[in-house]
Amino acid sequence: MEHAEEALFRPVRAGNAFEETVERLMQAIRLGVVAPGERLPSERELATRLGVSRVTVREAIRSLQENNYVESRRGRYGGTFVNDVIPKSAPGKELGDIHDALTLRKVLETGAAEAAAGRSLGSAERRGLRVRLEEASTATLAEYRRKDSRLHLAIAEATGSASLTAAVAESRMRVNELLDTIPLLEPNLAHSNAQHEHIIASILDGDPAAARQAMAEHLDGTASLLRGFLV
Amino acid sequence: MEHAEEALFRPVRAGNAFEETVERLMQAIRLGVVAPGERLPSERELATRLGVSRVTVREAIRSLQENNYVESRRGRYGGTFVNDVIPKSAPGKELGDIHDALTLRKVLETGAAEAAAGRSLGSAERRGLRVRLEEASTATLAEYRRKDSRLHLAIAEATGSASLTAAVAESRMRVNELLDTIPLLEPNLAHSNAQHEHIIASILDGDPAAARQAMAEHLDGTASLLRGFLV
DNA sequence: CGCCAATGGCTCGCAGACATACCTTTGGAG
DNA sequence: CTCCAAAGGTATGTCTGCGAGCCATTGGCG
Repeated sequence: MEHAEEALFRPVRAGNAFEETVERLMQAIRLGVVAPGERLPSERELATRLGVSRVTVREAIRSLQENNYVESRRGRYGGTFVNDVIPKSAPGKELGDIHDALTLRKVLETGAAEAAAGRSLGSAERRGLRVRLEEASTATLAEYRRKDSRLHLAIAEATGSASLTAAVAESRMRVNELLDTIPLLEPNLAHSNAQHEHIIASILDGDPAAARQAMAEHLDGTASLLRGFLV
Repeated sequence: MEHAEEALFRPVRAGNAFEETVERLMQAIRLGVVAPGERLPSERELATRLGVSRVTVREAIRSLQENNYVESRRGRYGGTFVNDVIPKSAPGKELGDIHDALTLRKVLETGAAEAAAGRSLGSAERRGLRVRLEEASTATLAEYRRKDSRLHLAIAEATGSASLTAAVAESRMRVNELLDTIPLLEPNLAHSNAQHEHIIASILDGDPAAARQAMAEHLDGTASLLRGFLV
């Protein structure tokens, strides 16, 4: 019953500033918001936007460098660039987390699809969705996870709710970590692309029920797969 | 387009530890998780569960005392007790936040209702839902907001997803803050109670679609009201 | 009646994070 | 060729928050 208390009296800070900052940068990289070869915002800009000191940003970046996620170059037009090869993590997840993560993901992403379909989207937003769809459909197996995340984030953005977008990003990060623990996952790209097209078409058509339905089917694939592998 | 970056590069900490702690305790009080007259967990226990030092917990409690939310008594069987009269806040919200908050709430709460209906609930969970429903249905106008929140949190708990419950709690807190800026909001209790019964019945019947639909209708009332008042 | 357990009240030193300033490197603009 | 803007690299003093310990108060139990 009173596990509402557990939710409300959970730790106020997920970790220290350094760990939180690393986590954010990792999200940006793993979700493909900053693609391999691209540059992260400058240290000073990151410090401002993340609300931490530049010292902390630098420590976080150093940690990423040591794990070969990024490289930094000095001088004007320098910066910190995302590497092509991204090492894998193998944390070993709690099994109880799976239901939690998948439940939250389904709620957020089907809700986002429905909400996006229920809005009157501007031409820029419509174009953005089509571009992301195209990117995902032409992705190689290696790129798939990242391009997929970018498409799903674009859908969340199309709701116009920043906090919903943030929640989707965090949720995807959690699920991706779970997926990373399954080494031999080869998604059926053709099938997934067809589902993506269906989702985006429903959103662009302004059909919320269809968008929700399509997203639910899309998510169920990885969900049952994860449940099967990890339970 | 790239406001996925805005989501990912948002500040890593919402505020300092003190402010976050105050916020949490306020949530627990305003959402009725700890009712007037009841005792908060001890300072030592709060410090452990919130992941902050006892000094910080004490500063937060002192702040609540000064604003007359709680009173502390020393000695064994002492503690910090929630006051009956709870002062109002008048922060003055950003208008742009409304869409954001309402979009997220709808996604989370309709999704939670659907997910709860899709689970096989234990007898304890089913009883808990009925108890909360009964409490809400017999609430006076003064108690309504709190009892309503407890019922909605119970629905989120019934999904078995702790992070979904936490997200719903935070979302409700945001929306309640918005509702607080409308002084003369008198909810139609009879109407709301009927909707609650419909939602809970659908969940207990194991009808996800009906539960979602009922929750959506329930939320639309306050949503349109808020949009009307604050836009 | 006295003990004592559990609570809130208080203090002090340490570690982490911060703000700020300055240095070094780099490549384009003039 | 020189200058300089913009980026990463470094150093320092301050302050917040934490941990740990102790004190003060209270009310039930023996």
